[in-house]
Amino acid sequence: MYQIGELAKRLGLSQATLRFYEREGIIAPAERADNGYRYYNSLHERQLRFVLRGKQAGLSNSDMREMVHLKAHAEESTCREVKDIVDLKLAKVKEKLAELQAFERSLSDLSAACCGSDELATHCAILEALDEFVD
Amino acid sequence: MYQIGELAKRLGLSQATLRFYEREGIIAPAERADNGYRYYNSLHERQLRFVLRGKQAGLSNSDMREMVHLKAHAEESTCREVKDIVDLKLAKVKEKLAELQAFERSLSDLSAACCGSDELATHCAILEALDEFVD
DNA sequence: TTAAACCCTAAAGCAATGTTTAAGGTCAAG
DNA sequence: CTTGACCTTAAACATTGCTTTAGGGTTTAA
Repeated sequence: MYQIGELAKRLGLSQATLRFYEREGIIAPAERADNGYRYYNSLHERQLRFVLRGKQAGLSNSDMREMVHLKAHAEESTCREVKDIVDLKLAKVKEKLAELQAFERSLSDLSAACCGSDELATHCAILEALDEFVD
Repeated sequence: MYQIGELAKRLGLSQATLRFYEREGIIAPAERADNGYRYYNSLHERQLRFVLRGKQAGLSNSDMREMVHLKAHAEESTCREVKDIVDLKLAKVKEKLAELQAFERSLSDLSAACCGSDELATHCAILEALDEFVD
């Protein structure tokens, strides 16, 4: 059993973050001593690592709140529910990826068009490309 | 000369967004009639389209505020200044892209591991993958 | 007993990009 | 002169994921 500072150090998180996750229902509430201090054991740490792995995979706090719940109630939950969270997120990631790839191309094109020198910007190809060419 | 509702309609933006851009200094303030109403002409519209193209390319509001300024003061600005904005954003986009690609892979792997059926989640491969395997 | 190093809470703040709400003038038509 | 469609502002709200602040207990060692 150790205090929040110890757990924070082990996981590389701030104490505030741990309290935040607890408030948000992402992790189970810690046990409390009579003085109100939170106390943790290896199961708490394990659950936190579970959450951190999910976040590393791109899952959000609310995704992980659900995941933790499903894991804690695995007897009444299905693979489908678990996979749905992942697949939904995967679809969103792919959408964002497409958007960012479009950005990358646009920006590359703009960048390639401009000399980037100390020339006056009066004829800058980037400004021209973004501006309207009224014929 | 037309009012804000007309301009909003032409650009597919809300009136609130136009006022917001003005407040943020992204676009030049509209001319005002004696009653306080904003009035716009084709130059305003052109500047707005300039901003919208930049945003379509992934540039932020503050990027476009700078761009608009550089364009308005092109005589005292350089191509370098313009290109720097684009290149900085491009670098950030590439970073985010790498992060999202990592997410995509992680999520795909998780998804592929799970049957996604009505099976109880007690042995779900996703939950297992996120959980710690204590040997 | 006091100082350092722990811990607690509620609430506000930040980042970015708008949207929504509340309260209220203006204008043209009937 | 009233109605409906315009327009105005300031300020609050929404989203996500924390961080920071303010104010205050607890514990331990010197």
